[in-house]
Amino acid sequence: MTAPESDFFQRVYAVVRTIPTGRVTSYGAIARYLGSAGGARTVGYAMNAAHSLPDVPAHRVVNRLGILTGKHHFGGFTAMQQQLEAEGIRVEDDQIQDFARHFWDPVTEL
DNA sequence: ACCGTGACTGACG
DNA sequence: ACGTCAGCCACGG
Repeated sequence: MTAPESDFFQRVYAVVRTIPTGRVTSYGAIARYLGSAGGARTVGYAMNAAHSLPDVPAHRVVNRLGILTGKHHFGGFTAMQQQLEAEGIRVEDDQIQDFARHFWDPVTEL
């Protein structure tokens, strides 16, 4: 409504916050859910600002290949991987194993 | 108001 | 099969 500063970002946070534990999704899936299929990059940009939101599990958001592309932005080089492994997701070589099995599509699930 | 940047994705060679 | 190129949207300066 009124002056929804970066309303797009807020919607991204809302979706990421809805990701169930032990599940992961891709930027493109969120972007598509928001109506901006080509705005996948923008979703990642939003995650960059999500660092201020403790309720936004950014570690559950990876690229469409299941690679922890944003691990460098997470504050550490292994924090994101450990966080995922802590939820039961196996990560190897910065890539999520059985990604398709852990994949959570907001358009389909939401 | 314009330009540059970025945690992406899909297509081409 | 792998590597490279271009396109896309939104925010910040």
